[in-house]
Amino acid sequence: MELQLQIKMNEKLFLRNPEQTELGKKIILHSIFLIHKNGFEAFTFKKLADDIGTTEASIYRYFENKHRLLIYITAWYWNWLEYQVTVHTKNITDPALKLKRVIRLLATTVEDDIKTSYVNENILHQIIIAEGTKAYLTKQVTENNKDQLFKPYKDLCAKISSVILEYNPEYKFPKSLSSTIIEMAHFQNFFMYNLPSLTDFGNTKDESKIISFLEDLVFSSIKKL
Amino acid sequence: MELQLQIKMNEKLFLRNPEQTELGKKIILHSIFLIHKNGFEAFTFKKLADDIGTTEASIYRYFENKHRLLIYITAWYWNWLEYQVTVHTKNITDPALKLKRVIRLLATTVEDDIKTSYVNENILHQIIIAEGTKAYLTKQVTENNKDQLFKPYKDLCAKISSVILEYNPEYKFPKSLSSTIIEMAHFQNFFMYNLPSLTDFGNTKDESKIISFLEDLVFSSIKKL
DNA sequence: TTACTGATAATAGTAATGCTATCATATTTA
DNA sequence: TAAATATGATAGCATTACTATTATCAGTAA
Repeated sequence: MELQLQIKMNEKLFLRNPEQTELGKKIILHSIFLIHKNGFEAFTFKKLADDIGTTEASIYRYFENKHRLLIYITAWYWNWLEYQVTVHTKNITDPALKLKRVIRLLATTVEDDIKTSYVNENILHQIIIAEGTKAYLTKQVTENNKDQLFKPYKDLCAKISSVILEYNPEYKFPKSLSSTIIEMAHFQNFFMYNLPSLTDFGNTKDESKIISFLEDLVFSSIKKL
Repeated sequence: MELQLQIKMNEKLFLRNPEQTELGKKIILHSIFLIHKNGFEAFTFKKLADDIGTTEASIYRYFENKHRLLIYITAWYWNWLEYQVTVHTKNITDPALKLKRVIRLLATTVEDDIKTSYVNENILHQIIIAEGTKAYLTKQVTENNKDQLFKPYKDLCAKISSVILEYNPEYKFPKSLSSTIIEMAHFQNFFMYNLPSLTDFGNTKDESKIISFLEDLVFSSIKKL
């Protein structure tokens, strides 16, 4: 028996469920490669169609537009990451250890997960670093949020926030600290490789230093006195 | 005598210096309003031209494309903010007090600065919150960085970083902490108003709570033992 | 006064983008 | 076997993101 991880996605993310057809899976797979290669701005459904060997019109049957596809991809990622967090903290009771695991999962380039064969999580991670915030930094954020499109992100944030409160129930800003470490795990990575003077690890390009920074940030903030 | 604050901008940011002509100033002024109103994605030079009452072609003489204009606007903002930081920390010797001032300047909606008549800093601040990261989250970031287009941002980061080291010369991550508080001053604001469950101040919409969070974050991190 | 310069307006044009619509055909499913 | 569904092929269209050319007008230097 082959174990297949199926992530249940919000129906509003798509017009037709891409996980249920061959073309749908190709759309996800190829869009991840193309966005990674040329960036989201240069990405178009026409180029994606040519890459897949299908037509624009066919892709529009799955997604309203490229921004919706980006939201879908990011939502998929956050769902997957929350699942990773759940798995990797399952049998840990010490909240400090849990938090360290979480930080590592957030900040580390992941190995490809064979359970989701048609998605390359490593490349996906890099996309989320460079393009992830563009999913919500728009004028439609409130409307999209009403459709629950950002629920996976918010769920992950809530989960991390609860681990923080496990460690120190008195800490005043668990959610803001969560969103801070999520975003900073990505921004510090982007800065390290692209604008190194905004970080303290520019010359080393050593991702473990980002982990050290985040651990230091988190634990000094939530330390009980 | 009227005091006029002229911010010296990098020549590579534009094709023709917009500060030196009436049309140029109108381009900046109206683009800030339009980007604020409709978001950067919906912003085009055609719409800007119609709004100003000029032609697309005229605007293209000042800026290569809308992304360059965004970089210009963000660079202007970071220049201006660094100037604000300099002014407001000038006679303060206590680095802790300095840092608090800096955090307040980063996180607070600014009052309109009469010294720069043709720019509305308050609206500009909101643009930077929602669109600022799009200036560098692109495939051209390295190239743009070589042209020094992000220097104002990096200068501000370096300045804050030096205040951090003044407070605690032993602290290991002054630059990463600086970029973290700069970005988080904005992201927590965006989240508070648009995705409130990612913060701890969603119901209050109280910007001073962002300041409390950032102060807590910074000072617990850099505290000497 | 004339001639030159620089800035802008007016107009035109082009390739690419971001869609929508229609119809034919292949495949699945009832 | 008929009906429903998915895809492909093709067309079309308004907008976007530019580039190029020419004309006009204001300021200034000779």
